[in-house]
Amino acid sequence: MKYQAPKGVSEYFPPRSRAFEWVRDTLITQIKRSGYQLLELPIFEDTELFTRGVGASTDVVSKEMYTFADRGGRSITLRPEGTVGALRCVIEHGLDRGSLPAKVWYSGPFFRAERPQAGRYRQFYSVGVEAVGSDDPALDAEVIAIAHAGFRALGLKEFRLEITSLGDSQTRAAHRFDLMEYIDGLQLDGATTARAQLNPLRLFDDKREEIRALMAKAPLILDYLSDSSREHFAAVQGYLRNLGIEFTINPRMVRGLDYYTGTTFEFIHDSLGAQSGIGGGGRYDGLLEQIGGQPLSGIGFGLGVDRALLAVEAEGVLDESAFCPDLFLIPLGAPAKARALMVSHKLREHNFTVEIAFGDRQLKAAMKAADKSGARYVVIIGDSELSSGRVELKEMRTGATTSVTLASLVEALSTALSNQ
RNA sequence: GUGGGCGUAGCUCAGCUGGUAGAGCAUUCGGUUGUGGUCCGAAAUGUCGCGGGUUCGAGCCCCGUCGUUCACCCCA
Repeated sequence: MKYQAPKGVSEYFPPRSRAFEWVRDTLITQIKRSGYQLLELPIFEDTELFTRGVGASTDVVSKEMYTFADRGGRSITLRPEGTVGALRCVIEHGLDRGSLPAKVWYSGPFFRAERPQAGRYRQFYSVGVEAVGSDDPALDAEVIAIAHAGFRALGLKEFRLEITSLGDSQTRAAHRFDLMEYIDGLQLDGATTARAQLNPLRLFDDKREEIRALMAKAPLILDYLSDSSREHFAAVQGYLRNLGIEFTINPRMVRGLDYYTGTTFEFIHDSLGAQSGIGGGGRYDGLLEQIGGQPLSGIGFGLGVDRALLAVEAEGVLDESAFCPDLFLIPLGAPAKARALMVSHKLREHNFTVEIAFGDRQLKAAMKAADKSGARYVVIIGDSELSSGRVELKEMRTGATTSVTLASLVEALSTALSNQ
């Protein structure tokens, strides 16, 4: 095999691509129901946008970006995440100067130069939302509820929601000071110390038991929340309870991007291996200003389409029949083929999904193809059907047939499908 | 970037202590006239990842390399 896809990319092809499409579109449908509007964004941006927005000290920026010089010598980076690009667009086109909050969504590929692993790809797909210009805790609850509704709409049951609050900048500074002091008192190896210096919160996320034990008594940011942050977080929790959305508070939650403040959340699915996060997000108080916008707060999330698909497959909740054609047409002979094309054209105008058997194959082979397509009904058109104007509408599951006229096929199929 | 597993037909894999490749599924055709699913029969498909080495002889042993996968790191 001479060519293959670049290392670690997720690509989708039949039959799995239809499940991928369904997962993505289902998530998007939930988002649109809350009035979020589409942002169709570039997948590359000026490198500086990410270094300033995401934070130069993050792993994502420091070692996982696909960065290159374009022909004009500009430093360009394939987007490793969606929020800063979306906010750049919001700011550039003044959406933050209209009615607030500005609510937008986007979807597409993202790129990180990581070592591939189960559920982790160098090109992966997300759908995300951003709501800019309101610090109402009800907005936090709505954003979380949208993601929750999306996963429920996929039929998922075995996922968890974890939330926490990272507080405001004063909260974070005070906590960081004490946390650093605590960590300084620990015996850590060089690499771990270096990680701690970059972002001390990272140690909360360490998978090694000995580190977990050492961190068990570390100061937690929730204990440092300012009054306003605590009230905000309490309000968010209250709204979520009212909505019947279950969650646990994880005071040790760590996000990989530096811009999060206040409410922060993650959706976790436990049957996906090491990469268990299927979505996450949070509030970002200084980010807009950081990349040249107004001092407005915002909140958003990113949902992993690849991982959501893996979760759907792990739970076995995919309904394959939803993707199958309504009707499979089998023409026998040249005149029948011409007629079949016309019939299929008309049926498709009435929103039916119709396939035709191509290639002059024998009836038996065509029937096998119809069976494999999963079509609910089959119609054979041959010389006798052309002369009589009547066809047998065959239901594949039961084998039952109904005699109908070719002219009334639209109505007959409509009736048959609605009776199921 | 670090570590482990694995690279044999389109897919999943078997292949003994080295003797020039096999199964199941999938594909196509057939089991007499225009009806699928089950069953039966047949056909087609491989530079055994690549390069080197050892050997009379390598899918199997050795070295290298690439790919892939899982985990660490990190995250969707």
